[in-house]
Amino acid sequence: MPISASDRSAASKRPKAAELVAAELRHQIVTGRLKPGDKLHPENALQAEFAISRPTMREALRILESESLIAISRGKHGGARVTAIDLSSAASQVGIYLQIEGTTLQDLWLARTIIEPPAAGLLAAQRNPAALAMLEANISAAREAAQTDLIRYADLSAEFSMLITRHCGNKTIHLLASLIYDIIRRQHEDVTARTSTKASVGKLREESLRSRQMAVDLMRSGNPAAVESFWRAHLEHMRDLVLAAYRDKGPVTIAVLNLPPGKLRPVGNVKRGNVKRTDAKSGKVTPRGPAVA
Amino acid sequence: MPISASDRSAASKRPKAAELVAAELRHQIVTGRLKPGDKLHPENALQAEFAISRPTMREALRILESESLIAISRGKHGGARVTAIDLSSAASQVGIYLQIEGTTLQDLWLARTIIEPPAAGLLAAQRNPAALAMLEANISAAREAAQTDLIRYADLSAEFSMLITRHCGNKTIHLLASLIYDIIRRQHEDVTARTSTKASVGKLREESLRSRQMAVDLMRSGNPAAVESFWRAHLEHMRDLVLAAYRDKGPVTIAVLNLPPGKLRPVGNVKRGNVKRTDAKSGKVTPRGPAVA
DNA sequence: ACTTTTTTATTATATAACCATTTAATCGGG
DNA sequence: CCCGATTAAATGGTTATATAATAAAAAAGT
Repeated sequence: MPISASDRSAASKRPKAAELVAAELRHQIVTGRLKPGDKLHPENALQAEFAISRPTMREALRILESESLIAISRGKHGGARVTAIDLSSAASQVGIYLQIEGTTLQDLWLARTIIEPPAAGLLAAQRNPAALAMLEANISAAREAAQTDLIRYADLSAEFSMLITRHCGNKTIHLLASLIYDIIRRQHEDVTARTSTKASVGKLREESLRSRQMAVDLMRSGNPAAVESFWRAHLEHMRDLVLAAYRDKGPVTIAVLNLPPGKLRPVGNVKRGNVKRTDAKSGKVTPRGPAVA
Repeated sequence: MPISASDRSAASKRPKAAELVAAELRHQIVTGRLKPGDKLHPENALQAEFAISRPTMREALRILESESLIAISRGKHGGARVTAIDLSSAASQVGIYLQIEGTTLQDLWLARTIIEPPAAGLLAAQRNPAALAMLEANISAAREAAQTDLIRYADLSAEFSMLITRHCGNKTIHLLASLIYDIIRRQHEDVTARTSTKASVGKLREESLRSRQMAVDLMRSGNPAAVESFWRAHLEHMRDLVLAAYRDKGPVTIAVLNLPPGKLRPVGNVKRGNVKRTDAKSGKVTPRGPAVA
């Protein structure tokens, strides 16, 4: 059950020029031949190097831009720059998949309670003093923010979990946890933007902070199994509380995609009026198939 | 520590037309307004609907195509069709990230041994007869293929793990496991394509098949904790064996990206030192920045 | 009548030439 | 010394035209 549909079969599909160019540049980026911050040649030069035309070159750049491998700016010394590595594109892709599959918030939280405790156990096993210090610092900052800046408190709470996975010693686990957490966070923002924030969660914050401190203490005492089970219990508790807030609405399917703000199709924006098709003689719109817009 | 670089700050970046159009179509796809198999209007019609020009429309289609949300074919009844949902794009993005981070095969396997056992435990907890039957059928087929078609045996072995996560009841876990497994598989193909296959792994296959049967038996007896720890031990054992084969080469950093075959740049590309621009009147060379090809 | 070949309409692929917009460096003048 | 207009260099976007591929329809051959 391979992931990709067109895996080994369906060869001989002539790859498109833009895809080829994008693949070549992508290869240079991931192999380190081009590093973050490096500036690519201007479009003119690139088209000459690859011997393709400008629209094709621009298609290739659009692809890489949509993967957030490059960022393009205009102006005199503008152009395409290789961006620092960034998970947003992967997170979007994963979110799209989960959304189409009708995944629920419950499902995401269950996955989190499966992944994060072993990471905490790994972290406890290594007893990295630097990592523990960062966790302590995070708790202190969060304790302070809990009474002044609740947005900052939420960010710090999120960062606490990310600190655990980041320093657990396994990059893959950290990546997967980040993907899950990013989607949970987006969903949470999306929901809280439309509903009034519930009060009387002050106790909850205190309880959560105590649990975090307890987890760090356990880590310092160096008992990975205890840390793992304690953190699992904590996460399951938090999960139940969070999901209870959504209970009345039933299973919440995630929705990660929000349309960019820029208004699309203010149609008659440019003077050229109704875009006349160059080849078709009828001005009709070809109403075949499901409507697309 | 949010995932995306440009998270809340850096607003007011004028989005490009192609991105907007792509976002609109993407939204229609993920919200089910356009379903897999649906045909989009031809380019002509789409540009008219969005009131943009052909190159811009094509940039938008390229973006969606690179996300494998649509597939474009030529010919009389060609055009863009919405594709069945597919994880290959997400897996590529994740692979790119891990590759840039210098992730090792060891790292991937450790993550697998963390995620898969809890999934086996979940599966045992529900005692879904249909799922158990599929696992049994897979074992039978693999036992047969082990003596006739080793490639098929490998595929079936991979599918066994995917069956576990697919039916464990959690879509997110299945997704994450699929991502890991896809990257491991690609890396394995990449390596085995260049090294001679080691013999005397017949015993290994037998042992692995016995373990799978044992796992299914445990699932049927309905002891999630036992299933989880048994499967963890099995995976750790297999992991050590697989990694031992790579031992001599030290930590293996993954490399997921292989260039598409189509020959690119059959022109005098290599003299990239002096790239002459097509429109600028000066024959100057733009020596700035790191070379790009 | 049925199969094979040819034609044709439709569609995407790609190129060329053009203008508009944005941005930073440069050059004057107060 | 600073500030503003100018200019150069880059991307953003459009129109127009030509080419290649492909499926369906038409024609031809048995």
